[in-house]
Formats: sequence, C-alpha cells, structure tokens
Amino acid sequence: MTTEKEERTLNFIEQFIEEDFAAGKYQGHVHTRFPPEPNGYLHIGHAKAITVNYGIAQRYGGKFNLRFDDTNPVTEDTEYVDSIRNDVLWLGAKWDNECYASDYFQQLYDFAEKLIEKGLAYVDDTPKEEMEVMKGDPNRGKPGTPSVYRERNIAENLDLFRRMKAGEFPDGARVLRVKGDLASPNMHMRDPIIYRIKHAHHHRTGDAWCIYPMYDFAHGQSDSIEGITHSLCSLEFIHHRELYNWLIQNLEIFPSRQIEFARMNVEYMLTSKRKLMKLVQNNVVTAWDDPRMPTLAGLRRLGYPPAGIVEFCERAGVAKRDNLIKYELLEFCVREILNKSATRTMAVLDPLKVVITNYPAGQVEMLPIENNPEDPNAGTREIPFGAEVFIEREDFMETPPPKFFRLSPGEHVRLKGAYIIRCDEVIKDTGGEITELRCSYVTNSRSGSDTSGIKPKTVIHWIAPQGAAQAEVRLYQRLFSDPTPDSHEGKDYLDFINPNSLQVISNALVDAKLMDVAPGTQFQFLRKGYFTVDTESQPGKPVFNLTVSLKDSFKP
RNA sequence: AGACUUAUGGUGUAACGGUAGCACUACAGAUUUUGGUUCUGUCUGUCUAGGUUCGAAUCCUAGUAAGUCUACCA
Repeated sequence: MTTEKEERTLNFIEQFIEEDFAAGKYQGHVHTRFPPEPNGYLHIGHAKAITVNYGIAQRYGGKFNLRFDDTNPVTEDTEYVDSIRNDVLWLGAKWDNECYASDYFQQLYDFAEKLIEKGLAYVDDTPKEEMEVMKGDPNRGKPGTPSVYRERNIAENLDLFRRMKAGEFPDGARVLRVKGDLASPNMHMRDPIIYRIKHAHHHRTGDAWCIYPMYDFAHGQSDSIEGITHSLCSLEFIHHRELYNWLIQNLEIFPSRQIEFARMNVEYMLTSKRKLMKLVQNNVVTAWDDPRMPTLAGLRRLGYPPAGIVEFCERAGVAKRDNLIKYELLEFCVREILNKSATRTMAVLDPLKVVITNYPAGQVEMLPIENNPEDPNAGTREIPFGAEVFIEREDFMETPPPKFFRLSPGEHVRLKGAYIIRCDEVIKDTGGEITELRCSYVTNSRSGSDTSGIKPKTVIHWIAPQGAAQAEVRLYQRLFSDPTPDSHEGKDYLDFINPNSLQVISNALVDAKLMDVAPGTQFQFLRKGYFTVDTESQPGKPVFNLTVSLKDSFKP
C-alpha cells in the first residue's frame, strides 16, 4: 500500500472542508448540490459547477443533490427541467436526491412566519421605486431610510402576510422584508425582500401559491432542509453570505456553509443567457444545440465527450481569482479521450484523382488496416485498393516548399496501409487546375511486406472509389474571432463572429460502410481530425461534424 | 466614493515561514506506415514600496490593478 493518493494537493474548498472536520463539524460528512434554475439550457459554466460539487461529494464519499431552484414561476418551465436532468446525467453526475425548492414552499412560509413572530421581518407597502431610493447609496456612505412600515407590530405583520398568501393583494402591493441593518455597507443586509406577491402559475405547484420566496430566502433554507454541508457557489454570491448565515442563525436551522469560488471563463465562449439567446434569434447559429454553442447540448452535438469536459473542468482548477481558461486546454482534453476511443477511418475531404499507371486496370485487392493503433483490441478491417484512388488535394504540391513531406512531382509517398507511389505526371485542365495525378506504385512495397528499401518522408491517407461514398462534412471552428468578444468597449460581441465558423463540404469521400452510422458515433478521419455523426444524419445520408482537428506541427 | 474579493511563467493551478513545482501552450529532439499518439529536453513567473524575521510567494502596512455588491432575478 502506498499513499500515492495523498500527493494531490487540496484546493481551497477541500481545505475548508477538512478544517470543518477537524473542528468537529458535520461528523465528517459531505453533502453538496447543484442548484440550477429551470429557466434555460446548461452550458460549459454549469459543467464546471457540476464538476466541482459532484467531484467533492465523490472525493469525500458524500452525497450530491440535484436541486431545481424554482422560486420564480414567471421564468421557469418543466421543459428546462428535462433538459437539465439529461445534461447532468450525460456529464456522468449521479444525484442522490432530486429536489425542488418549490417542494419546500410550505416550510419556507413557516420560516417566514417564525421570523415575523421573532420581530425580525415586516410587511412593507412602500412602492418599489420609493424603496429603491430608500436603500441609500454605499458609494456616498448614505445609509438606508427606514420604511414607515418598519415598526408595524407582530400581529399586524402576521395578519398582512397571511392575507398576502390568501391572495388579497395584487402583484407588487406589498412585500415581506427582513429587519436587517439599514446602515450596513452590505446592501443585502439593508432590509432585503424575502417574499413577493406573484399571481402566476408555477410549473409544479400550479396556482397553490401567489407569494413566492426570493433567492435569499429559498436557497440557503433549501440547503439547510436538505442537510447540505457545503453550499458551493460562484463569487458573486459572496455578499449574500452574511444574510445566508444570519437567516440560518435566526431560523435556528441546520448550518450549511456557503463557500464561493470563481466561475470558469473560457476563451472564445460566452455564457450569458441573454447573449446566447441573441445568437439564436439573429440566426448566427441554428439553435441552442448548434455545435458552435457553448451549451452542453451544443458541445454534445459537436462531439465533445463528457469525460473530456469533466477532465477540462478539473484541470482548470478551483480558486477565487478571475480566470480565462485557454481554449487549447479544452481541445487537449477532448483529443485525449477521442484518441483512445475513436475508430480510425480514411476520408478525403477535397479529392484529387490519382491514376496508378502500372497497376492492372480493373484489379482490386483488399488490404488490412488498423481500426485503432491506440487500442490493441480494436482489430483490423479490410479496404479495397485499385488502379485509381483519391488523395487529399492539399497533400500534393507541384512546387513544394522545403519542409513539404507529401507528394510532389518525382517524389515518393506511402499510401497508408498500401503501397509507395511516385508522382510521374500532373494533368491539368485548360484553366490550369490540377485534375489528375499519374503515379506509379512500387510493386514490392506493400504494407507489411515491404522489401523495396524506399523510405518516403511521410504517409498520406487515400480512398479507392470501390470503397467510397459521398457524405456531408461540416467543418466547425470557434464561433468568435476574439477570445473575449464581450470585453471590448464600444464594440458588441456580435462584431466578433468568426465568418468561417462553419464550412460545409457536401461531397467528401468517406468509407462506404459509414453510410448508416448512428448519430453520435465518433471517428478519427486519419490525419484530419475527430469527427462525430451529427443528429441531422439520415440513413444513407450521414453528416459528419468536425469535433476537433488533429494537432498539426507542419509549418510551411 | 463605501464594503468585500483577488493578484505566482503566455494561460491555469500548487507551494500554508525554509531550494517556486505541475499541467496546457510554444520551441527543440527521439520514436512513429497518421507532420497524430508516445517519450525527452528548453524557454519564460512570485504586482509595487516599506516592515516583521536568521529566512517572506507566504505574515503586517500602504499603494496599484482587476473583479463583485446597491433587482419584488437566481
């Protein structure tokens, strides 16, 4: 037994947890949660939150809840609940409990009455606009002004709050406020609103309620009810923590601990719901699951494996400082997974015809080729070879630069898994466009039994018409031309759309056996990149998305 | 202007008063029937100024810079 596991250093959240344990808190138990509001689709930022929360629960042998923070009926919908469940599952996070803040509405209401009874909350009739000014301005050291309703007696507060619940008042007429500290530099302590009237249909509770708790009176209380030990959230909630703890203390409930960490920013990606929405509305992308979107649905369709995304989030780390993670790290994590799992195949995206003049016309031979050199169990398959093959147009240059290893007049190159060929003649049309290459093959250079002694500088992929079929290939690149498209003063992020984010090739040549592959199936098109079968594929009409290209160290 | 948070190579993250490490990137080289993978090596870093200490990335003070808060959203 070694203590190899100990070598990994703890992130600051884990250090906090261990400090808690050392102090005898929570009996050494960890319980975390992922608390999305069901009002939109999950994106890469949510993947980070899931990875952090689920990862910590796993590392400590604890529990993990999926909780829908559904306290605002006007923006939420079950449609989102379903897609969120699906995405969380896809990432591989298994929750112990599926919870809804709305399941606690009665308890939350009782908590509110308790606060009123303790003289710590009051019903305020002040109009919204007035209340805003009365909050004061910390920038000028201006404290809040007490509402004239602040000293209402407990009985009246209770009566009014019950009548709010009974539906006696219209939306916005009154709110329930905590009696906090109007002079606090923390605005969240200046008598925050904890209940508001909303005569709206809730996706789960229907019309049972017309008052709904605010975030600050729902989130921490839900944490407490569920026995969440460590409530991990993003930095922006740091100012809420004082209220979070105040409420736990005064409600005398389970003391969950809120810990804030910096949310993850990724180059070339936006996660603002509003901004993503605009991309869809303006038809910059086709939908929320467009492969260029940073949504989990989009990344899934692009072909990013969930394990790669989780690995990425873990490698990005957890801390409290602002960060901008390199896009290259994401691509690295995706390639790392795909390299081990993707079946190799040869596809020619931009075909150039090669006629092998010394190979018997009409003859076809079957050649074995590896399915995946990284996987010893993947085996081999056979592909046809004949006197006519197609190679990638970019693999030939009539006048090559110094470091060009591929085919050029008089030069040798190996066709992967087949023979070494030499380019003898270049055929062009009247416009000077190369239409065909005439080559000769080295007869004793067959792959696996090569006795020619010729060492070509490289190997290129190819495909013979006997084993090829046409297919659509979609070449995706990052959506934006700038790593932080929304950070430029005077410019809109829409000004930085990459015009080449999608290039469609409708007549690529792929292995004819790939005509009926299932959406989601992944391949490495040799020397080109990893490709994933798109959801829009039809039997006999597959569409391949470029997930990520192979690293290419060729520099002309 | 107030309060809070943060500051370590190009990027991200460790080092918890005792030799600044790891990963990604970049660049070299080895291997390779994918210019992929794999392996080896190299480059580059503690925001500034004081202080405490035998010794400071680490503790203290000030400054600078960045971020957050002032929704009947979460």
